[in-house]
Amino acid sequence: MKDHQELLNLPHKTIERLSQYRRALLLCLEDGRTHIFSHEIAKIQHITPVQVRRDLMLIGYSGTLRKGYNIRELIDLIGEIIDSEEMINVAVVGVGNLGRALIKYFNGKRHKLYIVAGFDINPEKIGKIINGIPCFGTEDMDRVVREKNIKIGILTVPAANAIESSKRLVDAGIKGIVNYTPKPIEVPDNVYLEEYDMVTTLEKVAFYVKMAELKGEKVEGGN
Amino acid sequence: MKDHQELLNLPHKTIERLSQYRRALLLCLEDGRTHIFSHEIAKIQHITPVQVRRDLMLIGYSGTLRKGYNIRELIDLIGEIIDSEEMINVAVVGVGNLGRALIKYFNGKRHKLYIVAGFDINPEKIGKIINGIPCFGTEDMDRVVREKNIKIGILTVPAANAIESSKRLVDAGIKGIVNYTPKPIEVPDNVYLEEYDMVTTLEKVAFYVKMAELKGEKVEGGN
DNA sequence: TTTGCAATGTTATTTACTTAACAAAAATAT
DNA sequence: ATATTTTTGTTAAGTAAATAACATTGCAAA
Repeated sequence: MKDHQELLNLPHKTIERLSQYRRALLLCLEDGRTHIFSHEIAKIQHITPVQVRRDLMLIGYSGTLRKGYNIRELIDLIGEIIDSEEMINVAVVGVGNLGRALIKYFNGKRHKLYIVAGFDINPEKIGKIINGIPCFGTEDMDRVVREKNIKIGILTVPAANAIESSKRLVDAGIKGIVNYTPKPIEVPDNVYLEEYDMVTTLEKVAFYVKMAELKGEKVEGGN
Repeated sequence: MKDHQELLNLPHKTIERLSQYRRALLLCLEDGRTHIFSHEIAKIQHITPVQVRRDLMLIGYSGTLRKGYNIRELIDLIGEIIDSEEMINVAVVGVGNLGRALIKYFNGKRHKLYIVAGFDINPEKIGKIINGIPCFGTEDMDRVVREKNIKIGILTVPAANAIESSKRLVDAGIKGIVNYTPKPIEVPDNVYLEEYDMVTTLEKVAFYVKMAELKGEKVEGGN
């Protein structure tokens, strides 16, 4: 298998796509297929076949010339690369609509990733089992994160609580954070941070929709 | 102001960052500030001051040398660029946890974007007002999208319904789709599509967390 | 007044990523 | 047998994005 440094040299975008390839491959496997061509994967992911082949080249996987790639093998190889050996435990901080959506959405889907705890400040939620996972008060974060060996925290609290919650996570020794609040947070270098704001995505789509409409008008006006 | 083609030539990443700059600037404005330096914006967004200045150069905004950028002016200029003249109406398809989270999260935050309708197949939701917006059955999508002049659809249905829902949106004449389901969809060229999968993000974070741990172990082992 | 400083604005360079080009291989058709 | 087709795997070229380098400006302090 590829060594540590080779894996780190993989482009970040390739890592993302590997996750997406696996998602698509798992669906194909469910359909009873055993092999798939690069152009088929490409179609699903809205990218080019070359990109797919290049990514697979980078991870050292070879297909067969007329049958394409063995789906089962490829899924396993992607797992070897992006998954950990042991389970990685995840916590959701903020068990509102978004937090609950994530819990439902993740658990049971992946072998090596599991949401094992939720945190909230709402006394009605604390102590309850919500969507199958126990909910704790944020004041217990330090203890629970250590006890359950939680490595990653997903921030789904209201923006006003983002900073405080992220600090608690960091103090509890978390290693990675996904921040879904619209408030950018700061973390030490040893914590991997990914931020995503749905408003930005929507505004971007709105921008290109607007531009397409203006273009349409202009073209029509030109005729 | 910049013309149509100039706006389209802006890098996609710049468009995203403009949205994020505005988000940050609005918070600064609430704090009563009037001016901000590029390095302050940069710090909030975890990027470099040069990047900020370059983006602002691209949109033709100039700050003052010792005071930095006028927050109010910059917010307005970003609005002129990324917002539409008239309101853009948005629909959420799938009023589950994620859909409701989005509704709460968006509405009232932006002048030019508003979620005006939800669609669901659950009879208990149809006809109700959920988080302030009316919920319709998916069979009414065509009518409602046209009546309410809805331009953008946000897909938050279960993966199994993603394809069907996206087809309905397209048939209803939608111009842009944000797909939050884990099932990639296909749309015609004239529909702008943005897909985001939370599992991919989590797996990516898990990968880099794993790599950091392996690195840590290696370093320790080397000592 | 002039020197230094801290900021902006812009061009040049570098890096990261994608796409294109094409050789090689294996199955199939001629 | 030989040519054709289809697909992979890899190197080369091209794009897009980020960073670096640096000129410029205007205020403040000496």
